Amino acid sequence: MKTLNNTAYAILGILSIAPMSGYEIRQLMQESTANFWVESDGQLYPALTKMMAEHYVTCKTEKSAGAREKKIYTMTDKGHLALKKWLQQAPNKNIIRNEFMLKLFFGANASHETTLEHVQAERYRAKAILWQLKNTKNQLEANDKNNAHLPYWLMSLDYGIQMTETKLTWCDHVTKTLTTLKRGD
Amino acid sequence: MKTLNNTAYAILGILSIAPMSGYEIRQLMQESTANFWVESDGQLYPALTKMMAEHYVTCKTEKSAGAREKKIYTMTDKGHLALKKWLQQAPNKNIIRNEFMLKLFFGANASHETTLEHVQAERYRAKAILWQLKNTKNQLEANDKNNAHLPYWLMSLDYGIQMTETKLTWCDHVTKTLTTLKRGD
DNA sequence: TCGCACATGTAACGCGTTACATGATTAC
DNA sequence: GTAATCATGTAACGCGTTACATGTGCGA
Repeated sequence: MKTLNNTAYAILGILSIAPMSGYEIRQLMQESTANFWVESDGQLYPALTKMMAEHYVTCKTEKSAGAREKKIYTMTDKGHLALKKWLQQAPNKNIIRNEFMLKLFFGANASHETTLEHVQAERYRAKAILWQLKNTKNQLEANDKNNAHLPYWLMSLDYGIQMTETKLTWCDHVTKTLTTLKRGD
Repeated sequence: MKTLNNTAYAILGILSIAPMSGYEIRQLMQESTANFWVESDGQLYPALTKMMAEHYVTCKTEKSAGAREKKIYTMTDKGHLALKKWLQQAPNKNIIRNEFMLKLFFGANASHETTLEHVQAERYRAKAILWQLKNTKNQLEANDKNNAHLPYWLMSLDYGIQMTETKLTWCDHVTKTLTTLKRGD
């Protein structure tokens, strides 16, 4: 197994913000990159072990008062170099598998009601995501004014916001179409 | 290994349009669902074998004049029922892994030029996809007027078109932001 | 005759999730 | 006391791609 896969680069990216533990890496990913990148425990912890063995990160075990032990990982120069090199490479075409879209595409085999329900659920999820993204944007703009990462974080957020708004509009449009189809039966 | 996974459902969905060979299934997926679903050879052919063994599809070997042998798969009633049941279930949350977005998010570790190049490449790809989607839409509206699948295909296409248009707008906006950042150095 | 599109398949490998396993601290 | 959160890890399983393997028919 290769050490430097996308999981490793995602971890290095997070550690470029600040040194932290595996648990904190997961938390931060869930708060920031969740809409385009997540890692599970089963990927994260073994990856950190391997990355330490190959000196992309170092590790210090910390024990604050009244808290259990934590392994704080810090990116090494070797790790930072690897991250930079990866960033320069053109991103691979990402594999998109969207089960919702697949079901919509084959919707002629189901009832209009079924498809409508799926669309409504998608709309509901989109609204929640949009709210969360806008919230994060406000917080960042208030608290991270001098953070070098800020412009990139805002660009990522705007991508999510604009995409989600478009999805909402599309959901409304599709809802109308499906309702018309239903009446036409 | 389970026979009825998402690959199987995607195949059943395609076979709900018409009976066809494995090769034709791949081709049709590349023309229609490519933007939200693809299968590779290594998934497709073994899946078809298993689906036939469990009677979700039947198979007839065909040999047209001046062409090599083809295995034409047809969905059985059992297959159609399985497809319908699957369509009724709420779609699973799909895992989105977007390497481009990940690189943008960590852009502070690279030069503005590098990120700009990635954005320009993304914009270029988006334009190509948009052109292809609009083309397909025109063709469908002209040739498949009486196809029961048409409304669902158009909804899927519109999703792609609107999302891609939003992406283009976002790319232009980000290009401006990155150019400004560059000047600010 | 050479390369491309058609056509079907297998094997190896790595990706990624889920469930399991453990145990501490904190708040109710 | 008990549930939630913090915290780290492993094992089993299925997903999915890539490379390999093979062969036909057609057009330049």
